[in-house]
Amino acid sequence: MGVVLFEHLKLVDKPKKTKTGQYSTGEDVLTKLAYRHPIVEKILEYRSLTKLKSTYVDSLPKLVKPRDGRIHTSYNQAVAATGRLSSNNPNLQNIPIRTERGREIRKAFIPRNKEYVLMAADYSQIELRIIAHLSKDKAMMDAFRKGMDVHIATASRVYGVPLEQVSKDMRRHAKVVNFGIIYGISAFGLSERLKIPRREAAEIIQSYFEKYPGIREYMEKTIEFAREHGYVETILGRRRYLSDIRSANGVVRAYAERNAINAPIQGSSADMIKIAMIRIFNEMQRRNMKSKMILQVHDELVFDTHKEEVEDLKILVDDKMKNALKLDVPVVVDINTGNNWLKAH
DNA sequence: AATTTCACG
DNA sequence: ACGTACGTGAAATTA
Repeated sequence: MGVVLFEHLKLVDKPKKTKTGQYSTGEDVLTKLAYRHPIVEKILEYRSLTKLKSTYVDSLPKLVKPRDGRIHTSYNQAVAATGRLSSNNPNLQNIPIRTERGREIRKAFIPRNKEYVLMAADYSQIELRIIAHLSKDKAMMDAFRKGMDVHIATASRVYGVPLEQVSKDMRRHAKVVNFGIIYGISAFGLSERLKIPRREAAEIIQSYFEKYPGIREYMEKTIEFAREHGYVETILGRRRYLSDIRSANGVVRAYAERNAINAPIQGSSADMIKIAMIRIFNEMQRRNMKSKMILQVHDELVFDTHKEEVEDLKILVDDKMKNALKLDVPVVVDINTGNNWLKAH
């Protein structure tokens, strides 16, 4: 495809290459070329459809176990460097939800029989709450304590406008910035995602750190800690060792520094949901409940719930998830039920 | 067998 | 000038 796009159609003079020298044809690259030839959009559409068909529609039905008519995943507890679980054979942590066609696939996940419903319990903004807790930034803690929409609160501060005057675009930008913070933001990365000039992205980041000085200090201190000790750790003390944190190569070192920022946040979130899972399981056993905890998707737990247990389980899950770790900000859990996984969201 | 792409949080 | 946001797994493609 690279040969057709870049040698025959010559869509650009200097095609972007992958690290092994092949023409890059990923979604980002193609989206930027879409206006140059109508085939590009067709390729993107084809890609999205074949992805869903090959990975989910054709594959999952083959994995139904004749024994019980269900699909069973495996969870690995010792793969992800941050302490997250990972799921394989099949991966049930990446079932589609973001597109309309993808959501059709999610509807196929249903309770065991008519006496049951699916219950999904999600942490709301857990990683931002954890960074608020770890950094003790006053403004970020204040936003959560007041029960505000944190992206609107961020937009209001960064753009210097009253809460009521935050536009949709301002909130969207602030949301991307908040995510960027968790990942170890760069002006380049932010400018790519917001499709704005790098200079503007740099200004937004500067403004962000002026309004949330505690977060900047936390990030600096965390990198400093990593440099001194060679690792960072989560709230429960799980360590991630960062051998490249003192590298003389700036690119390699910057990667390690982003890991130093991200690992305590992502890892503490993993700590928290694991504690909740253990306590929920134990309590469900103690009460001889019929319902079963069936999936974990990083900040979400899914239960096959006996209809008579819905109200009790909701209260139990809400309590155990909220109180798994004591944070200095409120923890919010959204819980819904439905006759399929999509409806339970 | 390694790489690329893309699905999720 | 460099290379560029964190963590995974599966399918298709390329070498």
